[in-house]
Formats: sequence, C-alpha cells, structure tokens
Amino acid sequence: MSRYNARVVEPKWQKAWEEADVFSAKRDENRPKYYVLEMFPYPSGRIHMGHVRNYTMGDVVARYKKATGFNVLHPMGWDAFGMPAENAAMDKGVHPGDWTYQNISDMRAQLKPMGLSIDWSREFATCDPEYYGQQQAMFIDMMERGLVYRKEAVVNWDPVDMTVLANEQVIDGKGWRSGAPVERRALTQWFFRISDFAEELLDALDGLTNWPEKVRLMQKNWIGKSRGLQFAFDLTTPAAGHDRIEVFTTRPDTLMGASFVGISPDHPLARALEADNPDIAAFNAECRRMGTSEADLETAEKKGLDTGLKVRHPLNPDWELPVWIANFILMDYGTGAIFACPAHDQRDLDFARKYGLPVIDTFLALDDPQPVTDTAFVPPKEQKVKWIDHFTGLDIATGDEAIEATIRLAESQGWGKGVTQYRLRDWGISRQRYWGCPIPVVHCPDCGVVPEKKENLPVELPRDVSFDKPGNPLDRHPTWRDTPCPKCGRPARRETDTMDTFVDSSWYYARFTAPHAKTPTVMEDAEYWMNVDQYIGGIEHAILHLLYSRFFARAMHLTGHLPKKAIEPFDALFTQGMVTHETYSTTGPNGLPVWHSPDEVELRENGAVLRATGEPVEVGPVIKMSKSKKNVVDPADIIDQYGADTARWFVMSDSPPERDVEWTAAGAEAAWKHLQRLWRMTSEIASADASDTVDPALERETARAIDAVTRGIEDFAFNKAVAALYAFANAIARSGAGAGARRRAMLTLAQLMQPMTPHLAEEIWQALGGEGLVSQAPWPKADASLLVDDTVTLPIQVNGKRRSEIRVPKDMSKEEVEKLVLADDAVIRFLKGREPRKLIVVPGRIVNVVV
RNA sequence: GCCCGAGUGGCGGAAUUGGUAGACGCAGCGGAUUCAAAAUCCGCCGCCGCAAGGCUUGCCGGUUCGAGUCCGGCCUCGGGUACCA
Repeated sequence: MSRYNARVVEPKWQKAWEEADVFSAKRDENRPKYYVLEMFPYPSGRIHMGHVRNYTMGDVVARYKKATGFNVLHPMGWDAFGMPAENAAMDKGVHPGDWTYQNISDMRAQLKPMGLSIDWSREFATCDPEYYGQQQAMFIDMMERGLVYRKEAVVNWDPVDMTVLANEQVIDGKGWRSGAPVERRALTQWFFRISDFAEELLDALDGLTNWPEKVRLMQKNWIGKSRGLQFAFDLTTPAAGHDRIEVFTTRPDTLMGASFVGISPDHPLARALEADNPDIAAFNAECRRMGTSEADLETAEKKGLDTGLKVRHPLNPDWELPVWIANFILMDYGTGAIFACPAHDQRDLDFARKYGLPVIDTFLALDDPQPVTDTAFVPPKEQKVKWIDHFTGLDIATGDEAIEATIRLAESQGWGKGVTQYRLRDWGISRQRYWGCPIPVVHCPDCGVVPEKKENLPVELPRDVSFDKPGNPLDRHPTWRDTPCPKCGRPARRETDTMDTFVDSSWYYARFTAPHAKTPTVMEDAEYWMNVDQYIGGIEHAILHLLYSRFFARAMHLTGHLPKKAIEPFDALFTQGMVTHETYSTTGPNGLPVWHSPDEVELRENGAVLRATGEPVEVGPVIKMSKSKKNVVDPADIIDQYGADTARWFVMSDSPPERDVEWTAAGAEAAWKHLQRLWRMTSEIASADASDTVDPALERETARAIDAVTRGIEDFAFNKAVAALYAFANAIARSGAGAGARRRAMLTLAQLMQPMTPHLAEEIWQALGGEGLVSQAPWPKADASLLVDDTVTLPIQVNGKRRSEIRVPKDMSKEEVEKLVLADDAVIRFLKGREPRKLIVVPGRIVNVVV
C-alpha cells in the first residue's frame, strides 16, 4: 500500500485543473452566476495563516457552488498601494514599485500551491497604471457630478521630519521616527461627499439581511444619526468678531442644567482669540500638540481654559454662563461648540468638578431621587424621570418626550430649531505620499483647479523618486509637477496628493467583472456578475472599508459605471476570525522580552525550551499571529511539510469560522493523520473483493453526511461540516458492508470533502473509478427517506433534572406518552407516592414532571 | 473614553435556537499488534464521591415546568475609533 504523498499528488491535480481550464469564469447568460470574493491581500511578501483561512473559506464556497451548478466567479488581486512600500524604500533603499511587484510575485508563488479554484486570468494589482488610471477617470466623473470637494482638515504633523504622519505612526503623541511631539496642522485636502449619503447608507442597512447583525449595528452607530436642537448663545459683549456661539445638543431638555459653554480649540472663535490673548494661544497650542485620533482625544486628560467671555442663557437673559475652551470638543462634530450639563453627562461632570463649575440637576430618578454627586445621572432616554421645574411644564416624562417638547418650544419661540445630525464625516482622501493613486487634477494660476483630460490618463507616478528625505517625493520631483493646464495650456502644476488606499479597495470587486477593459467597468459584465454573492473577510473591516465600498458603488452608479442593482455591492457578508498562536519569550539582557518563533521552541511536558540551547521559555498568551511577537507559522512551511490539503483541512476544522482559531502543531499533525487514514481506507477498498453486501446503516450514514456537510457549508459552519466528515469516515471504516457499497460511500466522501481538500478528493475519486474530475462532479443529493427516524428517545425530567428516558414512536400521542412516563421506574422512585403537580410533554423533544 | 463582539471539560469546540450540556477532534489513560519502537487498530475519558448522589457553560441576580440559550448588573479578553491595511 502506498503512502499518500501530497508533494507529488497536489501539483499533479493543480496541473490537471489548469489543463482542463476548470476555474476560468466566462459570462454565460443561460447559467446562474455566483460571485465569491475574499478581501484581497496586501502584498507584504509572505502569505500568512489568516490568508490561508480566508481563501480556503472562499474556496470551499466557490467549489461547492460550482458543484451545485452555478457559473462561479472567484478572482484574486492585490491591494498594492500603501505605506509599507515607502517604509521599505526608506529602510532598504528599494523602489516601492519594485518592492511591491516582487512581493506580489512571491505571494502568488506561495498562494498557487494551495490549489484554490481561482480564475487567475483576472488578476490585477491596484498599483497597475491600467487600474489606477480607471480610478482617476472615475474621480474626474465624480468631480463633475459634485461628489468631490476640497476643504481644510487637520493632519498629524511631525515638526522635525517636516512630514505628515499616519495615526499609527504617532506613538504616545510623538513621531515614530523623529520622536518629536506631533502637532495638529490644517491642510487643504480632497474629500468625497459621503455624508450626503448618510441617510441612504443608514436606511439601506435594513436590506442587508445576509450581513452579520453586528456589522450593520456598527455601521449604524458609526453613521450616528441623532436628532437635537441647534441654537446660539449670545455673547454678552462681542469678541474677536463673534457675537454668538452656535451649539448643537442632543439633550436640549437639560438646558436649565447648563453650567458653561465649551468650544473646541479649533473653533473659529478660539483661534480668533489667540491673537491678543497669550494664555489662550498657549492653551490652544498645547491642545494641538497631540495626535488626531479619536481614541487619543477621548482618553486624554480633560483640560480646559476659561476664556473670560460670557454668554446669555437663551431662557433667562439675566443668567450668564462662562465660555471655556476644552480639549475634548471635536471641531468635526456638530458646530464645534457645546453647552455642558454636568449633572447628566459624566465627562461634563468630571470637567465641572475639576474646575469648580456648578452642577445643576434638571431631573431625578423616580425610585431614588438623589441629587448628583460624583456620578452623573444618565438614564436611557426612554425612561421616565421626575423633572425639576421644567421650562416646558413637564413633570414626569421620558427624556425623549422632554427633548421633543423643548424643540417644539424653541421653534415656536424662534430661538432654535430641531436638526438631524450625523456623526459620519466626509471622507478625506488626500495623502501626502508617493505610493498611491495620483489625484488627477492640475492647479493653474489662471484657471484654478482643473481636472486632467481623460485622454491624458493615467497620470502615472514618476519612476525616478528619492526617499532619502522625509515628505512627499512628488512634491520635490523636478519635472513631474510641471504640466500644462488642461484648459488653457499655460504652465501649471499637478496636484501632488495621492488617494487614500481605501479608494483602491472600494471598487476592485467591480473591476474583477471586466479586469482588462479600457473603461472602469463594462456594463454587460457588471450587469451579469454583480453583485458579489458572498464576500468574506476580517471583522476589522466592518466599518471603514465596507462603508466606503457601499458609498463608492453608489457614486459609480451615479457616474454610469455600475447598474442600479449594484449600489449595495455585497449581497452576503461573512466576517472571519483571526489565526492566533501561543507566544514564546525569554528575558533579554536589558530585561525586555525576547520573542521566539514556534520553530525555535520545543514543547515538553514540563514546559517549553529553546531547541538550540535548552533554555527555558515562557509560554505567553495566545494572540493574533504577528511578526513583532514572532508567533507566526509560515503556511509555506506547513504546505511543504504536509501539503495544502492538511493546511486547508486544519483551518476549516474545530473553530467556527467567525471565531479566532489557534494554530497548534498537534492540530496540524492530527489533520495530516486523518487524511492519511482516508487514503489507507481508499487503498483497502480499491484492492478488496467486489462483494456488494449492502449495509443499511451505512446508507443512512451516507445520507446524513450529505445532509450535514451541505448544511455546514451553506451556513458557514465549516467546523461542523468537518465533524460530519469525520463521523462519516468512522462509519465507513466500521461498516460491515461489502467493498462495492463502501466504494460508493467513499466516492460520496470524496465529493463531500472536495471543497476542503480537493487534491486528496481527486486522488480518491480516481483510485475508486470516479468519472472525470471530482472538481467537476455535481454535488451529491441525500436520500430524504433515510434522514427520518420513526422512533425517538424522550428524556424524562423530574423538576427540570434528567432522570430517565423512554424510546417511543415519533408520533405517539401526548396521552400515551404520559401513561408511559408515569409508569417509568425512575419517575415512580422520584415521585415517592406523590401526585405530579404538572406534566409537560413536548412531543418529540422532552417530558418534564413537576412535583 | 465611545461603538461592536467573545467567554462551555486539560485543549479546540457541539448543543435541532428555551428542551438529554460536552457531538466531532486533540491531548491523556488502558489494551491489541511488534523482538522493540514508530505507525495502526480497539476501549475509557467534565469535576467531587466507594456508592447513592451532588456539582458544572466567566461572575452575581432575575424570568420560566425547564436557561449555555432570554432579561438586568458586573469581570476579562478581542476588533474598530475616520492617515495601518
């Protein structure tokens, strides 16, 4: 009997698939299509286990859908622009383009041995000029459609390197290379008007019924629709050209609890006051000495400065409130100014206590009417509370009712109006970096901002750039910037900002439907292949990437690049968990941990040691595989050692796909053993006498396996499909059926495992005389009559605890079941002669005797 | 800080969605085979207890004949937080 040698078998079948052109997708109006897409990878240079898991899941779906008769589109590409290429250029002196294309070539070589059913003829990278040129064409269309504009926005500025930093490059408020405290600096930047679509993007979430509820909820909260009141506080004396401060509040009902008015350090008034107030200038400068990320802003120590200005309360002109500048007020949300109500907002309360500002209760709890001390009283808006002398005359009412009453009052008295506000901000796409899609506009001294002519697209990145100094190489390129104005032809300068890489990934799914077209998309192809029937990727993309894509598909429709039906591009979404691994560390001479990769470590019964030196190793928590902690297992090594099927089988086993999976060497070994066992069984069956004794139990197990595996794949419960395949293999191994019957069962097993382990499935299929390729065989159907049992086991509980069970015909009447139950020994024992108080019979499920 | 998740034997997990908690797999233990080992095959395997029985789904409380599942309050870990992708 030959051992199964994946190293020989896997390339053989991959070649066979390629020669038979099994996976290329061709438009065929007569066949139903199915578009499976996994989020395309960033070409870091190595595939990691997360990729293996993601692409195996997609492949299982693609192969299964193909077997059930669909014309499947399953493409692959590269999300190839981004900062790591520029970092490599700075660190290693390589060109970002060379680095990226080399990585793509390396990763493709690592991916191909996985045996994925991908149509490689559709492959592209977002850094291909053919791709980003089409993106530029759409940008111009969107400009003309009014979906694009420019405005000032703040960035992280490294004052030493004189460069813009990404949020991730700001560590504890300092630049990651220079170590200098970063500053917030305003630049004129390009924006997409995504906020115009806030209401529509929110409403349409309800239609995404095949998306995880959690993702829809996260998007809903991100869009953040809220109703509130907009009104102004009049300054007692005008200052720096301002006579009032506009505020937006979602809690106008608490207006009598106002204790101060707060404005953002970036508020126009705050900026205007800097000119002749050094204290304010210093305070604002201090506030700007921090990163721009919301997490940083929100977790920073709350600080404020009294401007000395006063405003009048709108409900009582004699009541004057101080105006403070506070570092936690965002200029991007609402009007950049608030009124603070410390009694009913914890952050305002902390601030008020810190600076000795008044705390005024406006309502009290009905059950425990205590005034606020250290904890703000913030009940849900639906909860009824007792109002203290409310200006609308309410006494006991909910927050919602009080808010509406306040808005009505303000509108009738004319001092404020009810407005709907969204948290969602417009999408800033300007990046002051080289390795991205150039924004195709020209700045002309005479004509202003002019889009490039479409026939001049793509605006290609210049090849000759240097990364020896920080900052955007496009800015200091000697000739690339100089270009004639597309309108008047006189000398002008190109825009040097490139686009956010999220733009690239907001339409690649559409490009896959016509990847080599001379236009962004081709209507007939988009019409046939869109939408993506199943999209699969990490939960980390739940908000930004998916929301941007939803917006971009709408924008593409408005500019004639996608049909109406594609404005929600992803019909179904699945978010997978991460691949994790234990961490191993020793302590270095400086007291800091030194991390070790799993292949440097030997696991022994009494602990882990370094293979090389025998030094004991600390086994740390199981976390996401990452280079910095060295807890990575290279899929290439696993594929080399065990074969792709083992890696695929392992990542589909055990852990539910939406949850994190921990890679363990033992698990990989076990997967390999199981596949070896299947091959032994196949060899045994192939060489056995062809007796055809039928085993009814095996027939039933076959039907059950087909049913369970089908449901497992349909429901994205691959771990359950795998468990059913284990059970089926055990059933075949134990069956007393003749070789003919077991051969049939084994062929069914090959079909059922084909989506997960396609190479071994082909080998088994061939060894047992299956016709053609199992990758092209139709999906097996379960004999429904074998799936039903006519008797069931009914557990009997006494007071909710299982005490006994009876086996009864499935359709036995309640009365008969009750009789049997009361005659049951265990029940009699537990009743001890007492009458049952109640007897609950759930037909076909359970019986509960209540004593 | 805010938004969204997750938590079940030694381990990964299953549980027909309110009805037998622990399917399937790993590890472990016992046996068979072998000169021996590896590999393989068979069996056992939540915890406490000799047993009867009791306990058990992160913690506390509630609803219910019945809760891993529903409700309220916590704890821990993870994802996102708009320039990481």
